[in-house]
Amino acid sequence: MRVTLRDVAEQAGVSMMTVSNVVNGNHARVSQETIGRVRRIAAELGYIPNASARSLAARSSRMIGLLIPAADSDSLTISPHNMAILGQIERALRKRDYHLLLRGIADPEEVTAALKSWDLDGAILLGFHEAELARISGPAVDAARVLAIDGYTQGPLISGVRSDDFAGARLAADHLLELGHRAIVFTGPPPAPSGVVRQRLDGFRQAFADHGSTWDETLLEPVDTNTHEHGRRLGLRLRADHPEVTAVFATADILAIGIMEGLAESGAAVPTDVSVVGFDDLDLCRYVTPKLTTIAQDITAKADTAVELLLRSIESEEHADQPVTLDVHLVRRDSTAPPR
Amino acid sequence: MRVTLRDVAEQAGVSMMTVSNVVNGNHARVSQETIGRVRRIAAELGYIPNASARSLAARSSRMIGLLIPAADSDSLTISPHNMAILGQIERALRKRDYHLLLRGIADPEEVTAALKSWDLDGAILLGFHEAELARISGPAVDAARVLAIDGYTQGPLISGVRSDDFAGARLAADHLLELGHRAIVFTGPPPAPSGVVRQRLDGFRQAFADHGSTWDETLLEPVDTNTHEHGRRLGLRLRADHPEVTAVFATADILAIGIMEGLAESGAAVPTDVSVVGFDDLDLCRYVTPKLTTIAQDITAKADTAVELLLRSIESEEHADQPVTLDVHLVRRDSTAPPR
DNA sequence: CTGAAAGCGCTTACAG
DNA sequence: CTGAAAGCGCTTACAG
Repeated sequence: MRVTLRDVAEQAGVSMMTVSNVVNGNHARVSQETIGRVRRIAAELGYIPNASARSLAARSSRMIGLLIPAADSDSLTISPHNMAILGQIERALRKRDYHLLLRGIADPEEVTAALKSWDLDGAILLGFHEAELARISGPAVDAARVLAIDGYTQGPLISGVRSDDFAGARLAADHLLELGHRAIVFTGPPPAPSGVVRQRLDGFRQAFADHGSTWDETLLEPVDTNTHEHGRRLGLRLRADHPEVTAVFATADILAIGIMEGLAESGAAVPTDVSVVGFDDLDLCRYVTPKLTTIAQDITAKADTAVELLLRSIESEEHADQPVTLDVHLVRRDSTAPPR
Repeated sequence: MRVTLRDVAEQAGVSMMTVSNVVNGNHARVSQETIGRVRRIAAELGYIPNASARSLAARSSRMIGLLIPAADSDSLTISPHNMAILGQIERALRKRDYHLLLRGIADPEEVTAALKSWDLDGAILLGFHEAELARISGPAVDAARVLAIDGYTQGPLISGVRSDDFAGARLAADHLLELGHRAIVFTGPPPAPSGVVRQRLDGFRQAFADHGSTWDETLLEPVDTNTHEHGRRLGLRLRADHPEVTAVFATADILAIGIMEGLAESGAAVPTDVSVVGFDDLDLCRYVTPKLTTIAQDITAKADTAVELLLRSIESEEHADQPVTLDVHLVRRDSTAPPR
């Protein structure tokens, strides 16, 4: 049947504890000869440690939860950008011999439940809005074990990893201003008092200040969510609502691509009539026509840094409460040009 | 600290077993009054069952592994199509109160290790090639607990869920033949003796037979993998290598979209000079120009069926060894037209 | 309808 | 360098 620690111990003629030490690499306490013998016998018997028993006894599972919003306990909503991060996180955890529990979260309470129920060593929050993060970082959540990606929530409860959203939007606006644009729409989800969109809006305004001008606040066009369809609808009505506008900055590539489609449907040419800049640098940017100018985020760094910070916090018991901000850069493609 | 079954039992003045029965819904064995009292106290105390202890004692974890190929233990490779399935699988499992362990697999042996180590109730294999599946379905894997998506491997070891690949390719070819095309390239990963690509190639040929003609086998253009870049390279050389060709069927949308880009770069117009048909019906198909004609797979059904089959097999202990094949349909968009 | 006891497969102090 | 014992928090026969 199942091969247990006891079986290996009996075969090797040592105690279970010694086998445990060998298996877990606590070699300081075991002689070389014993290590070799135990290892050989464990391999012969096909011994595979039982993670449940380990978790129970050690009160630690070597498992990390990747928690993702799931509206009304129904469907997981993962953007292409977050999908890419997910893949990288799995890889980073696997490299370090951790396992990943993927779980959709409908209610903030489920975060605590997931942590406790599975003895999770920690959790990464991916894709939550600022307001949700604020609700999650309540007293029940152990800060040292929970990390939010793209979070700006204040307070000591959750450390975070995010791209330099302020600088990214500033780069985008600067690029358009340099090309000669002045009437530029900013579009994305409604900016909260803090959070990703707020940062980008602030960086966007800063670029105007850098150029000695001021952004016309009436050119803020909030959308419900960053989807292709919302972008398309905005693109369709853009020239009617804002005849003076010559450029658009969208907080997500998928939104920008929808806008390009809406503009095309309404008879406007990109970039001749309207320039468009996105954010993320999805592969998709190179598949559409014209290819989308955008702000590139370093997905690999985001995932790796998140995992590294979290595991360091877990393994050293010291909480790195300094959030990490990653560099971004402008990728110039074919969706931007001087206004005519 | 942690609230355990024992705490609830003491507070309620009943045995641990009774609490266990209440918590697990074995109500046949407990009086209504006791159920109510235990439930109330459990809620008051904030009792959350420990999954590790449960797994250990019950030898079942209510956890399912989602296993995905990870080349050389380095990076997870998930196609957009499989990403969408992943999200749906998580949702389906969560609805049924199962948890999901996401794990990249570099070596077939890791499948067994994952199952044993975490007492997984079962596993779903997503994104593996036929050859890999054959290696995985060795004697060590308990068939009733492992299900392969898009698998055609013979034998009783793994049951599967897939789209009707034969019919899909036949629909694609039929569509092109109806339009008047005769010289049609088939491209995708090299067809194995069995598997998804083989099915599609056979269906593709069948359409020609249906039309009383025969496909020119020299128009098979294998690519290493279904990527945009491989498609682009094929598109670039297509008209030079096959001047007579007026249409292409690709086994994946992403490949088809790359082909369209390569064709455009080489100066050919789609669909005027060359028609292109893809497979999958990714959202992406509607974002590119021209919009891609393709064969639509039902992603939700694929994920839901996979979960349902697997859980039925687990919970009833009866192995549904009849693989399930899901319907597909043609989605006509702008990348196909009659040859000129 | 309810309970006492054994046990799932590990790790953790404590001793030597 | 090695071991015996207790315990992690649950479930599973077995009894009554």
